Amino acid sequence: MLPGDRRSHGFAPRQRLLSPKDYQRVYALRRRVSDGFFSVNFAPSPPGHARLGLSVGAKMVGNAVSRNRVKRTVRESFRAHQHLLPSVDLVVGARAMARTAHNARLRESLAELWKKVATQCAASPAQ
RNA sequence: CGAGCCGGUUGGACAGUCGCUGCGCCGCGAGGGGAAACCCGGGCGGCGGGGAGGAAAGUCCGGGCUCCAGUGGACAGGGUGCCAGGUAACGCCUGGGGGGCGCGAGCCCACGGAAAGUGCAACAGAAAAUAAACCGCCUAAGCGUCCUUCGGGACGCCGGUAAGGGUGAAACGGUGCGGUAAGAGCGCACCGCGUCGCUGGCAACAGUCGACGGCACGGCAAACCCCACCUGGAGCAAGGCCAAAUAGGGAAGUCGCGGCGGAUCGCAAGAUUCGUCGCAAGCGUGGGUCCCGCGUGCUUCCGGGUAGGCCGCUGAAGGGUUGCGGUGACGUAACCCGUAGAGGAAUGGCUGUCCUCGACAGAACCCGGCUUACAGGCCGACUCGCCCU
Repeated sequence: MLPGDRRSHGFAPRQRLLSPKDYQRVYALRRRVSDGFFSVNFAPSPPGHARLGLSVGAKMVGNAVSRNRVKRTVRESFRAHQHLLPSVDLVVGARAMARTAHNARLRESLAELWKKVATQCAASPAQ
């Protein structure tokens, strides 16, 4: 079973970025799309399917309840859109505006960002 | 009914749908073990049931647990500080005492020692602690100046005085009477205070009690300090187990390894040997040979240990009901329930319906407290005021 079809709406541990090395690898490529709520760094994924990492700091987003809310929203959106994404590792960083925005607004923002990532990867010979 | 006060409790509901997680059961199954039967089984799928808080928070105390240290103690350092009880323990809780606030229900208080010593007190004020004379009051013996109706008078110095004024957070008991030059516990009465006794109380402490003392002993100990009691250190990234790859350590074995070609033996696989090429690290007494030692390479094993994995990890000094003991905290017996265990970190997203439109806020080894944050809702006890009966 490929993670891309049957489990296209799940979110398993293999779809998470786990180690600091992975994060550094993604940041090192310096490919990024962003808006006022999030910045998304991305890099080709060695395992061959999309993976997600989160960077939600207390400095930007506030207390634990607020950080949990943002992280859950990002994961949920990734889960729903992963079938549209190429094989990339993504690191989503939350910005200060995300703290006060409604979930619906965050979801709109993330959907746009996923599209940008997909089109940039399709256009890029590096992928 | 209004106002208040104390305690407890709750912390949107329901449905559909898509996810996450660990548990149980079932199925598939990479692979592993075994002679076999069969067993184990990463992972994947399905079903079922569980899945944040009263503060999960601050990390301020107390304990459990773990490792380290430690004969016993003493000191230092730290903590606590009215008394008694509760508790595993506490800086917590309960009851009591004392002081303060409130009409009251109630609330608040680091509440041991200032006659062991050292020290501090801004500004103001004369003076801030072996008291003190700024204004004032008194005095006229002495000295000085002035006035004089020659009797004396006024002022200053000297002297007496803490009753009055003024300053201050605080000024060395209060009121009254006597007393005095004016005053003063100087004397007296009452109040207050201290010491001793008696009585009540386990005690803190209290007393309409008695005797003695004219009254001394101002404040600050969240200043040093003294006294009494408590106290080893670090923390789940504690700590324990399994354990790759690479490098390094130890032990044993081996001294060349590989390619090509030839010869001998053999049915063959292959073995022995010679030549040559490539790689290699050889050294010890000048050379050769043998032995030995060191070293290199290779093989096997061992221990430490990294990544990684597993355990610790949730049954808790657990909760509820009832009975009994206790003023109470709490204890105890029976019965019932047994309640998240993640690990870059789950406990959620979306849609719809409803209402009183939803606060503060997210477990990270576990408990007991304290403190702080918080929209509201509900229950109970009590107090004050008004009205009705």
